[in-house]
Amino acid sequence: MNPNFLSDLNSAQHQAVTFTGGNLLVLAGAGSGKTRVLVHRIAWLLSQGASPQNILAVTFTNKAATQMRIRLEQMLQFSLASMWVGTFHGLAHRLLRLHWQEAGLVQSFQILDADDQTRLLKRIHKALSLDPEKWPVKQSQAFINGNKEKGLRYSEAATNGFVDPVLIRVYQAYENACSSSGLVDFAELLLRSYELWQNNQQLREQYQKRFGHILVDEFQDTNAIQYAWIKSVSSSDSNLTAVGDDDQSIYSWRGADSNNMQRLKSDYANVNVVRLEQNYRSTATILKAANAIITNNKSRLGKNLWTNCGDGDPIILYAAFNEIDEARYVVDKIQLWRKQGKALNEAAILYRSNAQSRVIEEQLLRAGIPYRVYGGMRFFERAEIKDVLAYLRLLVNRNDDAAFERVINLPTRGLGEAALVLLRNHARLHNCSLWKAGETMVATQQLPARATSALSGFMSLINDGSMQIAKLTLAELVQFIINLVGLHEHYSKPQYQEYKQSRLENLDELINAAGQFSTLVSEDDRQLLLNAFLAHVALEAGEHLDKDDSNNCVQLMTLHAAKGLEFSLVFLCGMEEGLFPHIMSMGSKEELEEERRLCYVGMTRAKQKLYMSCADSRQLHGSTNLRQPSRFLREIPPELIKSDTLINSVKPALFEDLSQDLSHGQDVSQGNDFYLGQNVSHQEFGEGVITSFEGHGEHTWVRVKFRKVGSKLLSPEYIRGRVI
DNA sequence: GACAGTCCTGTTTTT
DNA sequence: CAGGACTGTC
Repeated sequence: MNPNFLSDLNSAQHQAVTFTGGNLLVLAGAGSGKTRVLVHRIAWLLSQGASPQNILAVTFTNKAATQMRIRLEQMLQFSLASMWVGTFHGLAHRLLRLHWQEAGLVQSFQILDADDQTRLLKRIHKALSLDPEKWPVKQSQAFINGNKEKGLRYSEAATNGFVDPVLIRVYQAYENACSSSGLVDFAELLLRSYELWQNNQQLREQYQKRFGHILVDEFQDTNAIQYAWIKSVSSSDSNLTAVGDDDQSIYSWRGADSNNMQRLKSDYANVNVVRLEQNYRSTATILKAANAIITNNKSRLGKNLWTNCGDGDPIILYAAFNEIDEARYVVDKIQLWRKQGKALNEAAILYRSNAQSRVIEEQLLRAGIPYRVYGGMRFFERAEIKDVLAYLRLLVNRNDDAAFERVINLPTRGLGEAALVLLRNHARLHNCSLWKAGETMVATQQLPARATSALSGFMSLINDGSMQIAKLTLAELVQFIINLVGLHEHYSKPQYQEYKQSRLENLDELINAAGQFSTLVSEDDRQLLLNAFLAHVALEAGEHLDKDDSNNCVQLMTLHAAKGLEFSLVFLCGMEEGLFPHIMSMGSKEELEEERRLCYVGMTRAKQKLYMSCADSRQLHGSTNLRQPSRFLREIPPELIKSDTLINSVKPALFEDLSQDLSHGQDVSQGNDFYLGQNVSHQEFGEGVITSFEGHGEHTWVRVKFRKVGSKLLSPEYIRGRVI
């Protein structure tokens, strides 16, 4: 290692990296070199004699964990294999695989992802005959996950305040189903491994002793169970380093509690605090604007981010006429950026919700600009992929009812709802899995003749497959299953024609992924390798397709997904009331403050140029509606903003506060672009004002309220704009 | 039992 | 607009 690796740190960073007094809380503002401090600190600890296996480094996302690994590998010469670096969920899973017996699990336990969980709960609701109107599955799901995140089992869930007994019953039934199927959901990974430590003093002490240095990234995002998990592996001799920024806490809807940062001070002895307040990322203008916004939040620890960078360009605001116009504007600016010879992957388009990406994608496609969308439907969440994975899960564990239900009739083999009802009843009666129920019912001929033969065919298919595990490589096994089951034929059926191509490609990609995975994991036991692969795909649902990461693509993602990243050029789209802040998060002060933090996170991703845009009207859920610009826009000091828009006459109040400073850009209403509230004239009907747009694209109609003849719906070609 | 067609409703962020 | 629930036909 370069002995001078500390020389490029500022004094606060240096202090954090080389701290020796026990526990440390690093308050690290956006762009203040947080990851750098963590990585350097680990390197420094190793240089001071700590062994890699003494270190536990926890991050929140897979992306951050990978990043940390890569940076460490660059700095150090030796292997990191014995160092525990990963996400909370990944590490908890690792622990449970090592101690499955003590944790009361079966060795072949599998991870239940959110989608599997929904399906399972749906079945449970049905079994309990719950009226879906009165008892939505989503509610149960939130209830169960919320309680697990607080560390509460169903027996404890009722203890604080009134809880409807129905929810407790669902929770209980769900727990039973999971444990009899050998399934563990995301929250369960943490809760179960926490309980493992709590109930097993010897094991706990073993790990406490091992992990002399515990480092936690994004500490503001920890929830109760994650906090307890960390606490339980900490001893009085451990050294905890927690890094976080309360202004970037954006996951409270998932149980995260940034108060955990303060809680440290009372739960741990002698917590030293280091503040990183120098920002190395953004221009002063961007930073000032972001600071101005976040200052409106009441509940914050408070800090003062500053920078040495120059002012840079003003933030550019564009009020589009609709979402298509907004997308076109963004694409125009990206083309300009490209013409200047700048890298496309330094440009990011950020939005509040995934649904917003489609319109932008269309415009990028039309302009021939390569792009990459993060999030949305991920690779391992695709139906055809999950189908194959369900087969693999059954090979590993016949009692996996969730997998069983998924593929019992895929491709259709005459085992529909009626047969399943019989199986489920038998399974419930005898308290066994669907597979076992099937075995019994086939043997004792308790099913109609047709179903019996279909079911025994299905079961021998699975049995045949599982004999191959030891013989084939992982990739060969996946291929084998696809062939055995006849998935190519299945997806080639006429009703799937539309997606056939991409589905078959995805199946090939899965074979590919399986092959790659085997080369990455050193596991000789094929059974364990398959287990590891299944866990891998559940925990990292698809960012693995990063093979073209070096590609020069524009990056599209939600604001949440952008946390921790930085780009030279950033677009924040859909800055509208109801969209951002989101309508579902406008109900309380707390939610609104979280939206504001999200805005802060988004803005501070930008290094040089920041564009923010909103639309006058937007098509949402099938209908077009009028929008108001986001309150966040008004919280930015006007002198930091330049408008690229002709001021909209119908909504002068929008930019009231900014108006003196808005430079009147070029008229964007030239050509066919009209805007709401525009004064127009018509040969026959006279003068009027545009009140709405209907339809979209080439088929946009304009509703005009005429002074004399009232409201009319017209094709835009018959009206003329009059610039006032 | 399978499947196609119709009606209806609910809209966020993710390990 | 899309996905899910429900209905009717083969």
